[in-house]
Amino acid sequence: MSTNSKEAILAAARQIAQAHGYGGLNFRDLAAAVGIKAASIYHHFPSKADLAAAVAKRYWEDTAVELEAMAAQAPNAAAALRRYPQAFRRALENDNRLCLCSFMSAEVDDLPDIVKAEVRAFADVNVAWLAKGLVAAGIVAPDKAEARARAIFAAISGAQLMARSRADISLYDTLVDSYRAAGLLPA
Amino acid sequence: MSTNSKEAILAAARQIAQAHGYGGLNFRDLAAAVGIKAASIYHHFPSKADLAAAVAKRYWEDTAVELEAMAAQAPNAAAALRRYPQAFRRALENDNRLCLCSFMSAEVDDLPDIVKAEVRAFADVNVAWLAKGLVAAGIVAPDKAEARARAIFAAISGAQLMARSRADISLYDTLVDSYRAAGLLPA
DNA sequence: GTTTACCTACCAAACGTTAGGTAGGATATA
DNA sequence: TATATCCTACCTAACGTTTGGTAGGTAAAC
Repeated sequence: MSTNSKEAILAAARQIAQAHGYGGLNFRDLAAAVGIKAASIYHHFPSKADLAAAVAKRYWEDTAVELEAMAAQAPNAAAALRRYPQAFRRALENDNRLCLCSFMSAEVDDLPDIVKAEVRAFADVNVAWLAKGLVAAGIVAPDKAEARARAIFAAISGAQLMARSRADISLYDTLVDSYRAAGLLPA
Repeated sequence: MSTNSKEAILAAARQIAQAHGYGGLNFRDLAAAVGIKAASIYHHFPSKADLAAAVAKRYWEDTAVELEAMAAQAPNAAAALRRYPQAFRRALENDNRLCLCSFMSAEVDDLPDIVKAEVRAFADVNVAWLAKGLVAAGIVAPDKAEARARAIFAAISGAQLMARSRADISLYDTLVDSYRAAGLLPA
């Protein structure tokens, strides 16, 4: 289970952090979830800050891959955009979890700098993907694409946060529908 | 400083929780901010859960008063709605803080039930005020008001969260402008 | 003389982290 | 082939610190 343990730690830490945040992530519970002892985590990661940074980095890397696959599979840019809310829906489907980086965004004041950088990278990945799609679909002019992309990202994050607080995934769907009806998202 | 101390604890706890969340709120730092000893807080609040519930309750009560004042001062319902984003802007102006209940919404899994109830009440207050204003301004039909109100609340929460993570209040303003341009918020 | 508003002095549990050790596999030397 | 050396992947046990919370005291106000 050599390299496998490192991956298992990364995966378990992500799940915990998506439910309890950086502050709520602790080595004993994490180790128990993996099936090892807390001290053994230090064989793979030098500190909690490094662990969290690795988790956040892997998180946006996975998201980038997922978004690219979504764009590739959709018949056109507009169709890909229409499926964007599904990416955020999955966290809620996964035991009412929150986007890792939404949680960590709330915790910025207590985050080590290396973690903060990865959290920002996640937002950048999403905004860049959205902006590209908005332009390709001809929904907004290139010079207004990034602003609209940020608005969509922020609104979707807020919808996920609100739905999670009520543990009601149908509320997320309703909010997304409202965004579409109001014209924020392409219908 | 009899009843004054209780108020001072409430106010300081709110400030701390808006920056560090429920988990990041601790009795020693809180006491230091008030100028008393940690054990003395127990004279005013029986437990951390009760303290946090009192803070969250006071938070939505203050918000309700503030929103009512905003509605009363504005010339009409549409004008009041237009000023809604200002309420959330103030947290960012106050040392880049987050809405107390947005932070606690992220922490739901670790929140005592009495705190959770007050966090939900905050959302209810906002949604009810927005829905009433949307109907009064003739922006949406009464049966669609609550859905739109929730969408506005969620989107504004997300904008505040994103702006805070970048410590950039102008980003909040830009996001609000984008919501207006897209048609989510009344221009 | 009881209540109010605080204090000092603790406690047990949980935190991130470190020290030191062990079992097993790979590699190198004799 | 046998043995010495090193690395990997974990372990137990403890470190100092911080956490929410408790017990009991003091001094003033009513």
